Amino acid sequence: MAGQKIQRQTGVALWRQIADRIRVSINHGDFDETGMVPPETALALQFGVNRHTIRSALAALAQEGIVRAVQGRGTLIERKERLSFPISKRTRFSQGIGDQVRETRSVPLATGEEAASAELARQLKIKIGAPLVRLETLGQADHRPVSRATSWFPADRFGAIAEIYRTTGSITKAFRELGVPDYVRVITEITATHADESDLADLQLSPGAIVLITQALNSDLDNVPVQYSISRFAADRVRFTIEN
Amino acid sequence: MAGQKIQRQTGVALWRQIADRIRVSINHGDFDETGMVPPETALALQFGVNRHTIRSALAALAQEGIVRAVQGRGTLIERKERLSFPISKRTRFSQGIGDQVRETRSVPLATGEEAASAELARQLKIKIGAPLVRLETLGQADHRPVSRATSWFPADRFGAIAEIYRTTGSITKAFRELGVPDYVRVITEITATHADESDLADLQLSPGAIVLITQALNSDLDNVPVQYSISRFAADRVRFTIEN
DNA sequence: TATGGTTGTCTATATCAATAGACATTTAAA
DNA sequence: TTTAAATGTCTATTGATATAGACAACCATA
Repeated sequence: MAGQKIQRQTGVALWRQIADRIRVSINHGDFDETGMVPPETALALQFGVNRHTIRSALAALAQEGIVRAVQGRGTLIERKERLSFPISKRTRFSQGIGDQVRETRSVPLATGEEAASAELARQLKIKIGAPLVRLETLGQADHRPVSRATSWFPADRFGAIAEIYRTTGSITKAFRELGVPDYVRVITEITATHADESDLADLQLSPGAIVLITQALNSDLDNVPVQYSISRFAADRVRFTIEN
Repeated sequence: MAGQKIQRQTGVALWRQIADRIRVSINHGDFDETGMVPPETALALQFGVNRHTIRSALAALAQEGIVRAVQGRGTLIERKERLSFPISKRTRFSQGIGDQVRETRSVPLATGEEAASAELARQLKIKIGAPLVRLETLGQADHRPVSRATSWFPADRFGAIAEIYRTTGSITKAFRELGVPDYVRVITEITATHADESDLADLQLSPGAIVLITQALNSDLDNVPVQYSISRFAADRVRFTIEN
């Protein structure tokens, strides 16, 4: 855990800065030899803060389920992961990370119909106000939430996609049933921001966490747009990989 | 500026949360009609905080040069930008964003020689301990720092690249002089984290800001790796675009 | 079983963040 | 010129954050 100092009077509490740093170190494998975080006194010395401040940071990580303190022994690492998420023509949620976890699942959060906004109409190359199916899903890996996505589909072709998705649990399969045997990722935009309230709830994040946001367009093999989606990933659980 | 409430007792000061939210709104164009942020009293009402807390947030944004308060008139928006940064086979710093800004520049921060670590050797397909040229650069758009990058080149082929880069200001040109007429991006990995101390200094960020990190490998047309680089972008100034 | 190392809890204090209110200063518009 | 609306500044107070020290409880090991 290299030397960057933590910063005071920045509006970000010391315990939160330290919690974030320790989380990164855990994911980086810095404590793999022992499977434990260094003793509180050692961390206090290292970060130049009081032991109580370290305890606040570790309590936050324990709340996330990342560490578990055991009196008399130390603070054990419970979980660490950052899934590698390939982005390519064939980007799909489950395929890419299938070999990194035991189980991937995609569950529906909500569905609905809405008229195409100017932005959505532009992306999907349809008229403003055209009917769309909106599908909100939660992506999970080994029962831990990884991403939440909102997708829009032209309702004239895919009016039934929400229903089919609910039964199959797969957008790829739903597309297939609706006469789209294959589809490709046309463009992906990536940004990052702080987690909002919904992110905290759905992705089980702690306040101040970072989400990576992708805005993506999928088209069928005739280059007709079939799906536009905005996905929000827990940044400390994923990395994106773009291969050319 | 939609409804997510700000959160108390999370280790992130209210003024910082609010400053981040207002920055996003500005970049999103929410206040383009007036070119001004809403009055402090209105923001205080909207966020449910005291006016002084809003003033702390606006003071932070003023420090970043994003807004400028004018007594009697209001708080003017000085600058907003989020450069779109294409990632493809032909990923280069200046080309991609050249049409979005008046001037792009890449300046050297530091150079040096070092032996290849296990990780660098694996990426560049050379032997561990082989000599490398390390080049640290700062990417600027319209005189505002956008990214800082550390690149490694095999020293046997590119021992002089730092020197040539210093005179030409372009890695592409330096490659050309060294017998590499063209090169392509093989893989790009993207992660996000909080800005560290060096980021704050080099990228002129405020504490708690987010950096997008790319780890990328470039190869020549014979598929021989020529450059491995780790770049850190100010997340509120860029978006990545991947076209397939 | 004795000991050293570790986490858990308590009290006290200092500093920062946020709230509250009042009033001054500046600007734009009536 | 007047007025309303906006930012600038000040004082006072409260609550959260961080520091400091002491000691209890617990665990692994010699």
